[in-house]
Amino acid sequence: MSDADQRSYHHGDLRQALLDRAAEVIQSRGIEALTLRGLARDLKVSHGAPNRHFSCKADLLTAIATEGYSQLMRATLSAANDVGNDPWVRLNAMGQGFVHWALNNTAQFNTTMHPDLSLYESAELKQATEAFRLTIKEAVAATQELGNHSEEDLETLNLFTISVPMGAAMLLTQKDGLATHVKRDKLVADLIELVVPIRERTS
Amino acid sequence: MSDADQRSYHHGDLRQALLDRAAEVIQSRGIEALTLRGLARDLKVSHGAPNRHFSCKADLLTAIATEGYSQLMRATLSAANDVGNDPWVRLNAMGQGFVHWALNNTAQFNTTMHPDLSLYESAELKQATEAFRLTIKEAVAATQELGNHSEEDLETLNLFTISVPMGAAMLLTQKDGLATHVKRDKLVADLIELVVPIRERTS
DNA sequence: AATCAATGTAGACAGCGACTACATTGATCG
DNA sequence: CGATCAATGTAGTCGCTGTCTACATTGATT
Repeated sequence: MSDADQRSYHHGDLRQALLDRAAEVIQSRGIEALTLRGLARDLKVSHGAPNRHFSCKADLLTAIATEGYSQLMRATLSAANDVGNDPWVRLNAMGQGFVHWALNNTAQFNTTMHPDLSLYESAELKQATEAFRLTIKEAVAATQELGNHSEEDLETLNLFTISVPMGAAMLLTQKDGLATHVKRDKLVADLIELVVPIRERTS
Repeated sequence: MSDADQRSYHHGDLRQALLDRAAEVIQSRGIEALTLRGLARDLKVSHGAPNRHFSCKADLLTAIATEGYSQLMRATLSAANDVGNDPWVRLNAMGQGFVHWALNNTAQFNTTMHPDLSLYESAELKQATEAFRLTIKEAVAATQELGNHSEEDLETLNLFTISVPMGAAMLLTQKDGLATHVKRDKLVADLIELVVPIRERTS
């Protein structure tokens, strides 16, 4: 469908094209500067066409965030599956996978973190968010049964475990932040090691 | 000046009134719904009056964030000064103070986390941000000298230490259920204890 | 008392969100 | 096969917003 972008009266896959272009605009000019009419111009469709897929800007942002959570969950699960069955090693990989996904998809990540989203109360987004959090929570619980802060309340341990990759991704994706660090992979690995230590286990 | 809001041709302190009202609007209707003209209506001034203080919406958001970082630094330093001189205990208190400030000032906190801010490249905001981060970094360094992950790179340890309150505040301000949690103080204390443990030291 | 910089007002214009009525098309089904 | 129809795109409109300009008011300075 990617080469049917220009030809016919109908676009082919305008919805996805809008989501993709929106990510580019957010990256370069920010969420505030994102406009439905601007996207329509960029994709050479009429100014009303985007409304067939997103009734308003809030709808568009919600959809980007929903897609973002979906991608983020896939990325973290994929990272876990790459490292075997040890719950500790898996949770560590998920944390690293989180940060790497955020750094590789800053526009989507920033949109998922947009504070307005909770006001829109989208059922779709809520479901994607909860699915992701549940995935993390199960992984945290699995390590706790193996002795990861076994005395701690799971709720607290879970909050702690998610906060590190999330907070770090926030800081690292900000342009002037610590993003210019030389060895990103090492920094992320060292960081997550402080939350879910595995080096003694894998050595 | 707070009672000169209505009378004269000149407002008295329109700038601060705009900042205060903006925080209310952000809280109730979100950053996207915030408009300069809307603020002007709320404060019964002409639609162009806000431009004398904030040339555009980006300027306003930047100012809110700058004020936010300033308040956040005061809050964390104040929390540290309340607990004495032990660097561990101080850093722990700063972490808790961070989260509590964020939960008590969700509009300002969310604005400081707005991903667009880094694109605006405000020197004023950058200075406030750096001042805050330096404060934290010094506190982290002080604990490292006393054995807090002394083998770790300070950059990594600092990222870890900031990420927890930042990420937790992000999560807790969205999930409105936990923000008003009865045992909020305990949750925050337990959380920060996982980053900067002090209970063995103070018992 | 005159002056002036700061601050507020009024008007104008283009761009945007959001709605409506209308047009085109590919898929479905008799 | 050809008619039908839901999905999707177009064109027009309206009120609101950002942003600029010219003008008005006022408190402070001298």
